[in-house]
Amino acid sequence: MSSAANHKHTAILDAAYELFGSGGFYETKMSEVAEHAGIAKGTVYLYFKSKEELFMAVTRRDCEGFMQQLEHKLEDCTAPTEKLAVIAEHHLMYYYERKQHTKLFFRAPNNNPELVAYMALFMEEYMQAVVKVLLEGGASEPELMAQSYIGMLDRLKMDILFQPSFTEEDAYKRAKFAAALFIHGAIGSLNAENGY
Amino acid sequence: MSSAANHKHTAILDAAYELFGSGGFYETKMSEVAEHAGIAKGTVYLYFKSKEELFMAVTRRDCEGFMQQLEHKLEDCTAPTEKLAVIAEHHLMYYYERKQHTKLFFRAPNNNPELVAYMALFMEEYMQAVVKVLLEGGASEPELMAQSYIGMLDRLKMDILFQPSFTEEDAYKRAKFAAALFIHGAIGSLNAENGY
Amino acid sequence: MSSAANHKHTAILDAAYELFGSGGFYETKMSEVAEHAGIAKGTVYLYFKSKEELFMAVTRRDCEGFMQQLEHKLEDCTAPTEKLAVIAEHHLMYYYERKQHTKLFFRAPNNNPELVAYMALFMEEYMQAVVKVLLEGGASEPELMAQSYIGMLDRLKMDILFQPSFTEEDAYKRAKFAAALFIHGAIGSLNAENGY
Amino acid sequence: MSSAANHKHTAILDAAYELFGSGGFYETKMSEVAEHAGIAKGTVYLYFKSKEELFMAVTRRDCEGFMQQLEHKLEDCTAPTEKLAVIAEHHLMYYYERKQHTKLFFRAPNNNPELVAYMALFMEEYMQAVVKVLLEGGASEPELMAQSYIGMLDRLKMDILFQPSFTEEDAYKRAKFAAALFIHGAIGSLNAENGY
DNA sequence: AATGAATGAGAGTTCATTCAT
DNA sequence: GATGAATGAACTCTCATTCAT
Repeated sequence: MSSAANHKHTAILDAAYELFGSGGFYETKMSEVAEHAGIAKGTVYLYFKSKEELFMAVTRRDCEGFMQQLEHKLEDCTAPTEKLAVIAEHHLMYYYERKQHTKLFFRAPNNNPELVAYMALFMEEYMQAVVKVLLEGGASEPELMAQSYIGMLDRLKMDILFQPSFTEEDAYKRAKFAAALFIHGAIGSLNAENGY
Repeated sequence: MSSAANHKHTAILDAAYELFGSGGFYETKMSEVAEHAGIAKGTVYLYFKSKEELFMAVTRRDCEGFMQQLEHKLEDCTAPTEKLAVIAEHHLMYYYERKQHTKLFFRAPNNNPELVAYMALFMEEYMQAVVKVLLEGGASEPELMAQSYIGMLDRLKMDILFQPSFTEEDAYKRAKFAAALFIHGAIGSLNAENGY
Repeated sequence: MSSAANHKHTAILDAAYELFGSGGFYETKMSEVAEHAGIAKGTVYLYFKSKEELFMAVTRRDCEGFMQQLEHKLEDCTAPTEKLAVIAEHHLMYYYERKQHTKLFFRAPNNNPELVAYMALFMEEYMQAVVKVLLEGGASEPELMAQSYIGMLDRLKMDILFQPSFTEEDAYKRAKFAAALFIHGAIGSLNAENGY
Repeated sequence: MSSAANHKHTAILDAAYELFGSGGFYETKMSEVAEHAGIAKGTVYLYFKSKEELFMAVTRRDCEGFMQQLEHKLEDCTAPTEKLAVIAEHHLMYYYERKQHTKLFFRAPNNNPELVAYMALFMEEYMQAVVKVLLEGGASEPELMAQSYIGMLDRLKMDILFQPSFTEEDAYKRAKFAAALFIHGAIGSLNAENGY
């Protein structure tokens, strides 16, 4: 792929990421994507053979970026607890930085087996990265624990979507909170006298 | 509303729940809903003024059912830990029993402020129910803790979607796992010698 | 089918016959068909599920009309020679009367197996009708003879397409000519002294 | 035109003949023609200014080849009956040898006056070649007779298209059959006692 | 109240043609 | 001369919604 073609490929992915992310699959028109990318409608089809394939490509690039950045950050630390903190911060901050694009995962085309398969693969990969950290800590049931941790983080990130006032500060705070809660449990902050 | 009208209203909601749930908003046709409900296409519009409003009604009924059943179950127990266990079990089992309808929350119409507002309301309400339990236990930061717990449960339920082999047994197991993890934290099951 | 629906069905077929006939399959737009039929674009699809199916229906109706009229005319005569004359006249006049629609057979959608199969069926049926007449006359190789006769007629009709000045008179004359030529052969009118 | 250019011109015509012949005008893409010819899409337009003109050129070359071969074959014989036999054999064999390309004449672009005019011209030329033979035999109405003969041959060739099992043998047999039928008429093989 | 035939805006996609390189 | 990336007009078909019956 020539440099110009590569540039256009990227421009389309960027435009599609922007629009699919903020409007979802169904409410984004290919003509809008083209317009956003500064090219003609037909040109999009030179790079992606259908709307679904474009969505797949956008999703794949986003997920891969998420994983790569995470793995890179994990290389820099050693203690499992530290790693868990890094995971939490990465999860929260990644979405905080992309808060305009929260519909990418939400409003995907249904009934597209390839996409469903890819999403399952991504979830598995993410989970395994967490599992690996937990195994270093000697956890039993590491998969369920990993799922739980990811779930916590995912929910704590939700308010980014719903609260316009959500700040970067909030994101950091929640990341720390999640790591602490996950490690020590609610009992750490619950009043033991109340029956725990 | 007469009994006959009420019956039709319900039939439409049931059909729409079935179809929106399994196919998502965009891939469900109003004509299919009508057919499923055993009535004519135009009749749907006598009860719901648009596809979006129908979706809203379906969502609302489902969320209300979820909350009502939860509150009813919570009435029967007293200890906060027990209540947390009930919440976990309710969350997992509710979705297990409705595993054919997992797309209801996933593939909703975008850019519908009313729906977004309602979903936020539901999340708030669910969260407050958990908060109330946590406050009984004297938790600090009960809202973040509630969100975290719900997030754990939500992720642990995901495999219902992706693993056809997921059993009722699995659902129960995960509910117990989540409650324990939430209360005692990962440290309970992590090898303390590994640096925790 | 209600009378109104039946009327619309016919109106669409008529419009499609007109347009496919004069412009061919590819150069006829569904929107034009709708406009010609005095209805909305979407309505066409309530009666025919695709452009190809509409074309099939038009073709089928035309071919069936051709065959039915032919069989009806053949009932009225007994001698094989008379029947051959009737066939010739029917062939020429049928197309003369529909001279605006000559592209129906010519410019059909390619690669549509169903249409190809139907056309083969029609040709077979037409041929068999001629074969039947020839067998009454005791012909050997009746199928090749039938094909030949039909071919003669079909070519003699061509000028209807290309000569704007072609008259009804011409059509009758050619029908008679064809029948005579087919029965007696060229030798009847060729100068025997020239080597025949 | 340089030799290289001439070669490319021919390569395009060959590719177009192949594709128009097997797929028809509308279902053949210029990009396919280019690919088949082993050149770039844009290059086709250096040699033919539009798809229609390319189709015209293909048609013209095919028709001219048909006529030239025919005239050449006719030079070798003297008796009109022999010439008629040669014509029949040429017609059948020409299409038999090109049976993959039967859609060239069938699925031409509509509403192209130039093409329509050319086809009329070709038919006229072919007819006149037959007329010439018939006049040597002293025929009256030689034009209608020529048309009839050509029509017979054209129809007898049709099965090449529809019967995959059609053999070269069949083609020869039909050629002989057509010549005999044309000269002696059906009466030669019909049972005279049946009323002829 | 109930129907379902009719509507028509609007979507995704194709492909002949152009033109800067 | 040769290329092939880019264009954008034009197509078929869908489906939420309406309204005369």
